[in-house]
Amino acid sequence: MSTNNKRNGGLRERKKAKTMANVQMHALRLFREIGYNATTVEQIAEAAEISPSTFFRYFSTKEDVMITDNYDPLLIASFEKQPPELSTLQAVRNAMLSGISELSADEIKTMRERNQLIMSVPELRAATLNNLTQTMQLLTEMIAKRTGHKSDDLAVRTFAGAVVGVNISVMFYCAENPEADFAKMLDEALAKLEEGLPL
Amino acid sequence: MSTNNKRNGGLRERKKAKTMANVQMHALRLFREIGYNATTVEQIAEAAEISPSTFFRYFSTKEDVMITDNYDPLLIASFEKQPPELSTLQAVRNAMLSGISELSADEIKTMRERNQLIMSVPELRAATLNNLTQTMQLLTEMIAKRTGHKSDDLAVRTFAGAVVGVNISVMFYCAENPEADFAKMLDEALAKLEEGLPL
DNA sequence: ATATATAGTGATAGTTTGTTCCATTTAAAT
DNA sequence: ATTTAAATGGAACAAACTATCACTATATAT
Repeated sequence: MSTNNKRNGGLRERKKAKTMANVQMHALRLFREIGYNATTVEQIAEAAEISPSTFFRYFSTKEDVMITDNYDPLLIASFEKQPPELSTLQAVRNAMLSGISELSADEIKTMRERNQLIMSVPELRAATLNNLTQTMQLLTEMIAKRTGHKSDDLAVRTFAGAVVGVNISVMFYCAENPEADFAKMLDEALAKLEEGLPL
Repeated sequence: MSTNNKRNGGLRERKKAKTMANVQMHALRLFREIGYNATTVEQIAEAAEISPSTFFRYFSTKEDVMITDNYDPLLIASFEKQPPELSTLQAVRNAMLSGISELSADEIKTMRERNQLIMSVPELRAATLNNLTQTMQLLTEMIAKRTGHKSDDLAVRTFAGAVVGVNISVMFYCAENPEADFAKMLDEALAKLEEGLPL
């Protein structure tokens, strides 16, 4: 490698990231304007000034353009920083919330719009839920490691399942109540889980 | 209406039910033999001796042929029969398990095969999880009714989310451990939830 | 028993998503 | 500057759906 670009900030990488974000932006706009199903990939590609084939190089399906994000690595990183004296659930709670607290007001607004769209379109909802199973498996491994259990221990699995389930219910809640603050609701819901689901 | 057929046991209804079961059977077989994605709707239709258009009259998507079931009404019926002195979670637990306990050994075997296929094919998994959100909403209403809360109460939502999440984790567990008994695992997992997720 | 209405079926053609292959352009490394 | 590797666009394609229409089988009424 010569003087300037090596691995990360190379021109190619930057251009790719920019193109991807651009495509996602146009997709979100079109989905809102004319509906998810009514929007064709061709239209998205045209709006983003790329070819349909290039669209599919960035996103393997039409759904992916709304689903793709990278919270999992952040979640792991944050979880591993949690002090060992916290309960497991406290650690998970802090980890999940710290990712959100770093977002700007603008990003939060986009996230809310995205969440509403996702929860109202069956295809997107299904893809997102499917994605959450990966998060669940990650959580499982993280918890197993922290507590010294095996990752195929039913107790660990159950724990991770409950946390992800609560997360899903909060996503629904916030989609129905647009004024609700996602982070706050998630915090309250996980607190209830810790209290043993009082009713 | 004349002498014989009225609403339920009419020839039409029976024929439809028979056709539907037949299509599902052939679909499951083909999916196992040559894989989900490699199997076309045309092949399923041919095997079941119907036309592709008829396939889509019975199942609105290819996924549906594996997903369609009717546990929700059974779940409701069973839940409403649970005595009021039980805790809410106990009532849910009994309701979920009673549906399974009525199955024959053969049906359980088919259910296990179906579960393994579903959990291993992303499309089917996504569709199933999406379906579970309906169950979650049903659970929410059932629990709200039983406990006298509103159905948009966060505590109720959280409860339902946790139960469904645990259900999902058990589905994964059983897909990975084919020898595991689904009913038993679900029972144990819900017990752990009731104990406050000990680790 | 027969006629009429209704519901299920199959055939066809069309749209859209998503894949594959190849030629062309563009960035990176020496 | 030249070579090497990656990204792109275009075109042709398979399969999942959709819509429509004519045809058949079933149910209902007289």
